[in-house]
Amino acid sequence: MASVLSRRLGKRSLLGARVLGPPGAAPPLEPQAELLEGAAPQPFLASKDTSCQEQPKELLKAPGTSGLQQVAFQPGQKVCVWYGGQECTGLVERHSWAEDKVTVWLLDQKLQICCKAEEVWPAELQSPIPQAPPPEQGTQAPAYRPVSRNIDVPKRKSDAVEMDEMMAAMVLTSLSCSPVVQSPPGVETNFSGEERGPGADARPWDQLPSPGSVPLLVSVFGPWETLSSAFCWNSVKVMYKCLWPNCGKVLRSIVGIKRHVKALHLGDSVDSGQFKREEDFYYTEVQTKEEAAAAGGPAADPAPSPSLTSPPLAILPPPPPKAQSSGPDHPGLESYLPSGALSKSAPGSFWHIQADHAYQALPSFQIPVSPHIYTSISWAAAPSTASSLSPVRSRSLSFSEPQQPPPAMKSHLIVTSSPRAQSSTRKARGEAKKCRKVYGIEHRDQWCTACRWKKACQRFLD
DNA sequence: TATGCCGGGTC
DNA sequence: GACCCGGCATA
Ligand SMILES: [Zn+2]
Repeated sequence: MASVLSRRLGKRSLLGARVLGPPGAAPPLEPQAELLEGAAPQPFLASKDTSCQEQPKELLKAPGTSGLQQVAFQPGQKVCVWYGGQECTGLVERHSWAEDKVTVWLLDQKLQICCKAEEVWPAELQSPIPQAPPPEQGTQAPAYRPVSRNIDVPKRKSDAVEMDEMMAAMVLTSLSCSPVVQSPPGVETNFSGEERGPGADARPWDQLPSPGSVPLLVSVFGPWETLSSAFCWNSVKVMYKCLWPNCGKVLRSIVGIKRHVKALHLGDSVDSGQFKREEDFYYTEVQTKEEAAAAGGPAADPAPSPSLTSPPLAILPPPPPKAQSSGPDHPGLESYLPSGALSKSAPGSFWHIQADHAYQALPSFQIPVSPHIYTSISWAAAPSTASSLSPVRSRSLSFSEPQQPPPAMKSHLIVTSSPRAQSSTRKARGEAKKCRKVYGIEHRDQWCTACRWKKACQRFLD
């Protein structure tokens, strides 16, 4: 049992598992405004000090440089501005023509932001860009941006562009590395990454979404988010966070978190049947930047899935370079943890459904841990050529964790070195309790499909 | 002996 | 492909 436990733990990982808040609930990433508030040094803002001064002289020459309406905003004028992905109303504090920037006091947010004049329009007008809030001030200048502007563009772009390029590179890197990444609902891209081995056993009961068909879920959140996640690659510290609703306690050790979950949430009475090791389901690994407490990458692998805890086989073709691990949970994300995603129902019954669906060739094995958090898992049958002997079913998670020697590998080694040599293709029986044992023969209808068919259990993986 | 599941069969 | 089951290996 302990070994099973360790296997489970060994499988837990965040890498590649991206946890996203829904678009609506995403913490608004408004670098500009935040920076402005926090007075963090930034090129853009550094130059702002002077740029946002009143420069009445400019009033005469600025208008007309582009085909767009250049409105002179008067201090105190009520305007609308895109902020946080929505249209906000505010009052003009300053309008700098030199920089073409307007300092606006947002009424709703009660904060001051400095943004480009294009992004501001009089409150009585329609939004100039109704459906496209100015994204991060990056590579894409809004179409309406005056192109002949020669005052500020280069200055504050250089860094931003550099950043964007870095971000793009990182995103691409992570995409190319990660078999499956996450995406906000609605954005899915197919890609074919890792393939089932040519010799892969294509039995229906093993039929897990071949990565080729797994909808690639790409995070198209803000580059900032991606970037921050990517940065979390470096010097991250692994912590364990309690997923119990409204808890979110973070501990440094697995033991600690398990004890916490067990003691506080499960009440030590978990020892029977499927609820054994239930505490495993209620914590997740989070990675925290060593230096920064508030790392932003949303992430979590909250998946209370046995798959998570099942060992990644080392025989996967090119070991999928881990997708960028997501950073620690976004501070704000904690509050997104739904109350009840996990708690109410026993994990078993919860992903019971998921697993069965996966078994029945659901293309994507996603474990909705919450309406906002998904963990994607891709499966692949290990090519029988890869494992020297047996066509061991292998499961590749789109993420992995501090690579411990995959337990399955261990068992595999044991098998191969065993005197008996296990020459047959039969794999050693797992030690985990399977549906049959868990539910009993009388509840056969609760078994996973595989068990019902007398195939390798898909729900309780070894 | 109970369990897990491979291999093969039927529909 | 879904489903069933004989029979073997293993705990
Ligand atoms: Zn099962």
